[in-house]
Amino acid sequence: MASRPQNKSKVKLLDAAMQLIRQKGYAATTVDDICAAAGVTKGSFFHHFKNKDELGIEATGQWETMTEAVFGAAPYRSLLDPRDRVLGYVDFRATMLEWDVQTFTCLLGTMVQEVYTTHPELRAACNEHMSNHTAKLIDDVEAAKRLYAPDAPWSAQSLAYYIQSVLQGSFIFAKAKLSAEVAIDSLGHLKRHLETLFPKTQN
Amino acid sequence: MASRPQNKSKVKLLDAAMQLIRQKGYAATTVDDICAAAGVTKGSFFHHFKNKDELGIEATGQWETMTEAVFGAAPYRSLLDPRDRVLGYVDFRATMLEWDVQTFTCLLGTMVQEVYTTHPELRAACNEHMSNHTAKLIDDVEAAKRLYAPDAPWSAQSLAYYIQSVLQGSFIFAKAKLSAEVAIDSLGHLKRHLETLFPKTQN
DNA sequence: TCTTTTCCATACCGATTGGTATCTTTTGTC
DNA sequence: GACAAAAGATACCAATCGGTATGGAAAAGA
Repeated sequence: MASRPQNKSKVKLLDAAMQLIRQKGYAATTVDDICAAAGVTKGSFFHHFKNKDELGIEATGQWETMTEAVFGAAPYRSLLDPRDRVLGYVDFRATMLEWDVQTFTCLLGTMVQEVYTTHPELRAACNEHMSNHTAKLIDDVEAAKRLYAPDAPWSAQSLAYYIQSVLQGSFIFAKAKLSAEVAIDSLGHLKRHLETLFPKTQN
Repeated sequence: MASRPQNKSKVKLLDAAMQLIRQKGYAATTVDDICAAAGVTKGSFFHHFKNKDELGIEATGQWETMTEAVFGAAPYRSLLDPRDRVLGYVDFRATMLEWDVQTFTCLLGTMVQEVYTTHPELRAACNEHMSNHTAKLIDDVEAAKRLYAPDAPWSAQSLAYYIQSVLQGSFIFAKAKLSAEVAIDSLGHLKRHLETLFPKTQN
């Protein structure tokens, strides 16, 4: 029972990194910080990662698998009407805002702001995983548009990214104010906007 | 003519800091970096600022005075209809997106993400100046609401912050993608939304 | 002009940083 | 149990970090 599951330390390092980077940012999070939080030594760290940047990149991957699990299992995902899924996504994120600020913010949005000029591969990794997350939303928006707003002048992709932008921007103000109030109100605006974009009357 | 204007070095340090922090983030921007970019030595730096954090705080102040000058002189400011001023604000920010990514992004939004847990005074400074900028927008939104949507269920303040959130979130995606395309589309969505919130027909 | 204060440059320092070298321990495999 | 490979611990290092000490030049006040 005390057998060491393989890569247990690596997972602990990645988890600690995700948590710390979201709190302090990428540059301010040191390798020693991560090792201490994970409860392992630097020997282990540099066994699993060739340097700090590689950890950062792998952390973005770990972030996507983690969030994918959360959103994939969310109840809104099983709604039949794509319009309901889009609105359900916003609602789901609104409920997440009840958590601590440090818990509902996005690792990728936080990191990419810091590193987009200095760490090209990290920026690309953040962009890729943000795009992957958005891609699933695009599918629902696309389907909802076909049903409820087929002639709208905007693309499903642009609307999905718009939704993501509202979220990311809301996180910034939640951090600035140490409160999710503004963010919750913003998601309210967003939801009303989406409801007018996809008018139910036609149904 | 060669007389030393007072605080010329201090201004150069603040300007260099604003530029570098927007590119590399706060933690990754070193005091030496700033001095080199400003063309002065550390002796001058620590004469004007007692430490790096004080520079950061003063940089947020300098940022507000700079942006206030830009937005205060913008043509949309002199429009008579508050609705036009709100829409003009969004248009104005859209035109700014034609600049380089490093030029249109926001120092405060960038900094606060990094420091909100680790540097309380810096977070407070960012929050204050973001609030000051938003306050002017709130006035116009408030006036527009009175004229065009007096019975709307949302507050002028929440809508102004919503607009700010869209902007901040758009900046994140602009950085992630090294392109303003998504941001431009998002501002398009935002403007259409505002136009429906403040219907012109009533006029 | 003399003096005081502001401003800025040089040199330096202790602490921390990411990273390495080396060695021991654990784990899977035969 | 033997053995190779993976995993992790310890000690260490060069470079860089924010910050200090100090001295001199420029500006301002008298």
